[in-house]
Amino acid sequence: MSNIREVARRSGVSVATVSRTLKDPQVVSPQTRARVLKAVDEAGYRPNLLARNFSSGKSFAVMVLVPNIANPFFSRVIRGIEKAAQDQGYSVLLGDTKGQSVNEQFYAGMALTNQADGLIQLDSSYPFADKDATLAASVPMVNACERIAEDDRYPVVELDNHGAAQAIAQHLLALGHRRIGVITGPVASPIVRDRLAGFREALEKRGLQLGSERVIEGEFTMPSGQRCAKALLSDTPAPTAIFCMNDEMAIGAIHQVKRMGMTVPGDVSIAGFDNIEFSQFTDPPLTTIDQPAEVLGRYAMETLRLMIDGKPLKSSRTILPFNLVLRESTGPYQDA
Amino acid sequence: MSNIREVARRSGVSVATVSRTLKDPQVVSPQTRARVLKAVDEAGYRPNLLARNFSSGKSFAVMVLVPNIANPFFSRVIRGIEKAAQDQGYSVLLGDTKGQSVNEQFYAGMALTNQADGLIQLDSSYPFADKDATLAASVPMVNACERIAEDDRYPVVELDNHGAAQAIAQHLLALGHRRIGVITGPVASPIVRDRLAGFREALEKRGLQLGSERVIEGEFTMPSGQRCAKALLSDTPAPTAIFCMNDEMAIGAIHQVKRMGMTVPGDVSIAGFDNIEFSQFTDPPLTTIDQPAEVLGRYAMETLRLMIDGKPLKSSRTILPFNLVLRESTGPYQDA
DNA sequence: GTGAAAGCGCTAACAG
DNA sequence: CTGTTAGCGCTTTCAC
Repeated sequence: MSNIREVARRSGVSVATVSRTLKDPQVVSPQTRARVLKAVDEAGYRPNLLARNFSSGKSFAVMVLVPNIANPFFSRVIRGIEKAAQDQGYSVLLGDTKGQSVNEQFYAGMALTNQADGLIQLDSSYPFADKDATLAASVPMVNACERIAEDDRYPVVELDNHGAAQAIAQHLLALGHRRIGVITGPVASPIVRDRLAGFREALEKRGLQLGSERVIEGEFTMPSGQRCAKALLSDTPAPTAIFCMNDEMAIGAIHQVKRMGMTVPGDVSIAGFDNIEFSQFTDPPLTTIDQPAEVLGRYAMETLRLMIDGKPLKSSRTILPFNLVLRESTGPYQDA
Repeated sequence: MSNIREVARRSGVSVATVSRTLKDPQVVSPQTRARVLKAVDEAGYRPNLLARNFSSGKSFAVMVLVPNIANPFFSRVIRGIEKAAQDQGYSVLLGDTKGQSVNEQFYAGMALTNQADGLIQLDSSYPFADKDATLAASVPMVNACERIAEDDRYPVVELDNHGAAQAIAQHLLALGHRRIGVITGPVASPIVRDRLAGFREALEKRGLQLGSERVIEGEFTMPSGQRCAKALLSDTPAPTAIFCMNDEMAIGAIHQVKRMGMTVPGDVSIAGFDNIEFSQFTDPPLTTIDQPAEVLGRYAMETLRLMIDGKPLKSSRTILPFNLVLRESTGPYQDA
């Protein structure tokens, strides 16, 4: 592995000049520049970025804490983060936490040992260990797609969850549905509460109550969607529409409806959230909320970059618009 | 940010002793150890791993090149990689290449600047730029789930693709199917060719030919599966079974069969490959090949680690067994 | 068992 | 425009 000294030797200049040639070429004379670049080429020299980063005190890496990398929605967010990171000369460290705080603490801790310059948290928990809290206070972090519960110290990039849930509710109401069930995500999550509030509000505007027997907590997984749908549909009278707070649960719910010998949307309308690619290929295709996932990721990364560089943020809360995607899993209320 | 000197000062020892206490505690006296650890605690000291890594000349990070992070099969592989990496004190840098060589070269290049100690390539292309080839020769790399075409310099961790495709063929043959179509992945991929060869071989053992009009090249995506199924089913006589080389394409194919007013498996049997979680929730649930994705990832990381440490490999080729998962998307041949 | 000191490869004052 | 030099924080001989 050749180093900067070797290049300096080969081109007969000092290491400082080599360094300058590489990072600020126009400050050295054309002749020197040519000579250095030639030597770089001949030596097969690549700067050791480990050394450069160490020298600058920064890793130029960000850690992304993702609760479940197998969730295609998060994949898209990560794509957005990665693209933005690449544009800014940063690399992306992946921390798949599976929602467990032991993993969060492990990965978040990497920012305390200078392995990452900042964190993007895609879950709703404070990722550091309590004992690290004071040290962690100086670590740049942004929350994306979620909000850390009861903690407004960190900037947030999120969807208009409240409005999106309202839109779903209005859509189902317009179709004539009155008995509507909801499969939420973990209620510890602020965005789950946002969505529930928006949904409830829309119903109440029409004079309808969302009874607690119609709200059931899932885990954002297909099996949990199936299980929750089963529970909701066992009630009498059963709901004629179910809003699921992500597409995976909606897929599980559709599966369950069919298993019970009913049809979607004939007997039960199902709506999802996220617009993952699979939602176009379910049978029937899923009515859902499209989230601008890549954009969420990009904004998160750009915001984090500002924090890392100590620049002021325009806003500590960025709320992106949703898009209601109407497909065939929702249909008019049918008199039983 | 406190450093090792600060801890040395606080505990009245030299920096060398602090360093030793942290990485090899039993070599310092108990009293000193206690004093140092106390000072570490009081100073809120965390070793700067950027410095440690620089000093040791290693990044303790591996770069994972993944063609499509939105593919849930790769998510599972990455999970396996990450878990193994964590166990070994390594971190995982993510490089979502989208199958484009410009991205591969960018991310692979990070190993040339000491930002990663090694590479795991999940695609079938040689990821370095041609001009970097000589430098790259010394970069540890392992191929997982795929093989770099015409390049046996790198160890491979893969499935028994040949056998798996044979098993699918035998299953379809046993159900009475004789006109069978295949939707492949990109034919540049060696594993696609392995699967095709295995499939063809199984047919030929029964005296059947796999005509080229029954083989069509997809892109491992749902839309391509749909498109290819449409093409295959427009032929007369149409195939009564289709083997898709991944689950996404199978999902697209099922979608298309239904669109054409036919049923699965009544009119057409569909089989997939990978056993992604969604394949349990399709309608009907998908017959497919289960790949031990996490294990593939773990082995890849463990193999890479051996290479990084300059240790000998037991084998340059690890082939893992598949598992045929029978569900309801395949059924007996029905006379038309 | 502990300390002094060199050095990892690069950057960035500071001189010239 | 270019060279000298002092670090960045840690590890690691080498002495004692």
